[in-house]
Amino acid sequence: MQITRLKGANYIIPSFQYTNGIIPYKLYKPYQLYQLYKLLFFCIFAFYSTTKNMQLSEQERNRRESLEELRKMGIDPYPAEEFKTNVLSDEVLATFDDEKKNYQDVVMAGRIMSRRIMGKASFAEIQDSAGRIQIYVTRDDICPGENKDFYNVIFKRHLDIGDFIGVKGFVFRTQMGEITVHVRELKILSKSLHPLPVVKEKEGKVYDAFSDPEMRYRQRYVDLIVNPQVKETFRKRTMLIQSMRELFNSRGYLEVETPILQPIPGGAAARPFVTYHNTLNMKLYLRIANELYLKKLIVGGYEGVYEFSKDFRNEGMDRQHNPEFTVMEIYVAYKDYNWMMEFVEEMFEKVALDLHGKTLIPYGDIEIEFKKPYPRITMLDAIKKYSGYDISGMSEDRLREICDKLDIEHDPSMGKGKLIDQIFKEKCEQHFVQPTFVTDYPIEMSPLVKKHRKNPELTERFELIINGEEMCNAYSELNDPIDQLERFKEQLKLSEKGDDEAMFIDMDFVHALEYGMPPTSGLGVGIDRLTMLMTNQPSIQDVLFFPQMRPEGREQGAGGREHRDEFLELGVPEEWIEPLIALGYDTVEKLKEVEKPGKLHQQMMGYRKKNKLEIDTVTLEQVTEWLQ
RNA sequence: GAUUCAGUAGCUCAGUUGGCAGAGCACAUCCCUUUUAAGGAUGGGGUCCUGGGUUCGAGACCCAGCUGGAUCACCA
Repeated sequence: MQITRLKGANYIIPSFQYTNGIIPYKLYKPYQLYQLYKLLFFCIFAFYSTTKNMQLSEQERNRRESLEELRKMGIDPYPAEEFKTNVLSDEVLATFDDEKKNYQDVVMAGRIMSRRIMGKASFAEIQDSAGRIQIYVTRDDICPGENKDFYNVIFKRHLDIGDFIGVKGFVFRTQMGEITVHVRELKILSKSLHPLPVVKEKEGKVYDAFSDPEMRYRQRYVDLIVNPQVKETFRKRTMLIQSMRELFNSRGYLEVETPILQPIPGGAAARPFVTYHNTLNMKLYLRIANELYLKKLIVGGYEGVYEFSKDFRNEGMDRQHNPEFTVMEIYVAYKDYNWMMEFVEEMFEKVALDLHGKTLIPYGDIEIEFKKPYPRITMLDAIKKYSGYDISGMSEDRLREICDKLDIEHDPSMGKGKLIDQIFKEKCEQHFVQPTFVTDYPIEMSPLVKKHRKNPELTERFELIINGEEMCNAYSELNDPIDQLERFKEQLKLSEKGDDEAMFIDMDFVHALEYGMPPTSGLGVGIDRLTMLMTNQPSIQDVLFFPQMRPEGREQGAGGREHRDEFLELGVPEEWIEPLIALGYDTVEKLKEVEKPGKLHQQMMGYRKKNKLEIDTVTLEQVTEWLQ
């Protein structure tokens, strides 16, 4: 065997000829290689698409046939060039005037969402990014000449609900009073091969809504197409973030980015995701909070820094929790938690006004008033009020007794802080429906917070509770490096006790504090939960485009793919392998279990007919041979 | 992780004591020049989530599994 390298050739791949024991290698330049690979991928795709074709429903086959027909008629169903529109549907619907006769030359584009064909004239609705508008198409307008194929064949037969089209024409009002675009020219912009759910609406009542949560979350694009209110929810989510960003920027605070891959997952109490870096040969964690990094930037001298950050926590999933979620954290130098409470009031009021134009927002069966100021209550007062016990200064053992009396679960791994937290969550939290600041948390559950200026057992921390849920968490940040190290050590003891959410010690953070951090107040806001509240959505999945879901467990004939060669060895034509798998014979063994060749043969022919496959038939003799 | 409910046509859903797999919309064919979820007529379309079991017979009953929802636990 011999390989010669020719001048100018960069890559060597073998050609499949064999002569005299020498394998001649043909030499290709990169561009030629690219062409070859393109061909290879095309073949794989073609094979994939034909095999896929066999499992299509009738409606999907119809659309693929239409696609081919369009191509045969010289129409590109996926044209490349720009289609320049000059107006969106909502503007036309809002400002069309019968007297003024405006919009006499509109160009619009969108997806066909409904169609009613009546002889030479048709009505359809197209949906663009702003909404839906009716269009009116007549045969003689879009086919000015003798040939009426564009209307009779292309528009009536080969266009479907879901296709993107572009139209040029003028706006008028039908006899029924609906503002409509009279189409003079129509262009196909993109053919849709999969039928959409058809949702219909009359006088606010929705028929046949696409409502299965599993399908809505897995195929969010379909959800967005057919459920316009979903689009609006996500638009509000973006507005909410913009509204907050505006406030921060107007104060001169700097938006920053900090690492998601962290060697120490610090700044919160939660179980992290673990990953691995090959070059560094070490574990890295996906961040559970960005607090410590942002405070390092305050040490660095910025007045205020903030970040909208994706955090990752390896905990349970339900309608309030997704493994990845968004938090906004902001740190401002020379401020304390009292200042921060006022800042939060201002921020929430602004967000409510920017999104709704008012501060009283409906949520489920209740209404929430975001007008500032919000009431404040200390945690110990809250517990006294709702449980009847004054727990200030109590020992851990006394707290356990209280928990028993109140019928609250606890275990030995829980320290004083967690016990108090537990009592609060069980007995108090649900009572705070309207925005309420709960302040002055016990020191044991707040390792990053400055001690209270009046009571060393407490800290200068608050949470904003709305509808029984924590929306914000903020402190006067601890900036005493010696105290900070002690608190971390306490956390370490908790972790040895079995609390797997207790914090790690980040020595670099302590080191940063040793250089000196100005007095600082920090705040974290759960953006997903705030969005739920502000858009009146019951679950976090409704405010995340792509919530985490279990992968679908379809095996997709995986066994069959591996056993493809065995089928070939048996003499089964390649094009018949997929149909056999579809019929349930995904291994050669299963095939051989068939007792009567006639039965199998009939099944195969039946499948071919039913699915209108254009592949060669096999004879009963062939089938008999396979089974022997 | 526990409990519970659900999974039937492209979509929304019926399906009686266990007895031929159904409706509306969508789709196809034909008729019709302005319909307001739905103009008229006719027709095609199913792995009843998967795998076992009971039975002469299972979409339905039993067991196991998959996926999702709800509630609880953990967490924000």
